[in-house]
Amino acid sequence: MSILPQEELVKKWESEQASLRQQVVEEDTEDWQRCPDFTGLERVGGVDLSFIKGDDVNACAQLVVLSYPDLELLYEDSQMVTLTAPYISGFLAFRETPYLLEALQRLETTQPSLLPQVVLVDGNGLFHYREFGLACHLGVLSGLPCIGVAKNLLQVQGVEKNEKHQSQIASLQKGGESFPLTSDSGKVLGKALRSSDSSTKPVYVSVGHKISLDTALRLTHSCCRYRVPEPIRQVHTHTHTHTHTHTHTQSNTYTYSHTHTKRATQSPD
DNA sequence: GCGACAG
DNA sequence: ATCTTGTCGC
Repeated sequence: MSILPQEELVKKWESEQASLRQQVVEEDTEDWQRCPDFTGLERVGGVDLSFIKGDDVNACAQLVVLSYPDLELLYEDSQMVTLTAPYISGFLAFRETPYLLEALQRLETTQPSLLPQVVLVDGNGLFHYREFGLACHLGVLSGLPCIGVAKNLLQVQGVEKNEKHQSQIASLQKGGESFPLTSDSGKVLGKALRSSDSSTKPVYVSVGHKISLDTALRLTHSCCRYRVPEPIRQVHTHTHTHTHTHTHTQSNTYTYSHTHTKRATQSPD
């Protein structure tokens, strides 16, 4: 095994991003995406990795699938993993994607009928230095429609967190209102969305894969009960439980009946 | 040296 | 990402 210096690693990752970037589909590809009320959409996924305070190597990889439009938990999977790649801004996908993919593949193998029709990803999609953030990366590698939802603004391609930006935020009067994040070359890379009436701080939505920005924005808003859309919010919620109650080697998957009764489909001891 | 830095 | 209880307000 050879360990590359970070500079070489970044070069290698940049070229890999440039290659995969060509496979991103920035338009709607599914029938439900064309419907005003998303008729045909029944399952929305959320993915995330979470950590414990002093440990940035061991993490909990989480996948949840919620019903749509009720946003009730249908499935969850948590798996303790050991990360290999460092976190470098702009290259988050190389750190997280392998484990998020594994979770999706476990679901595809065991309960393919529960696969999400779209995945909300904690991070950016096209709103990225090279227009290929985590949501694009996961989308291309999984083939699933993905939406990037970031909680903090990444200052890229001329988009700045300056007074103009702050005043645009202040101009958002109610949930669902948004303004574009435009690069200095004139492309709309994403939108800042006021996700609910009660939250002032927007979330930053961008295309991941196989969905248009307008559709991504509409769907994200329709998944918001609070500031953070439910698929991502619930992934966080369930992650904390498992991170502290299970051994660092198990995978735990649960399927939920329609009467909210939880039953284990797999519980390795 | 200073600021930026998704998660 | 994580550090974290109380607190102010509807």
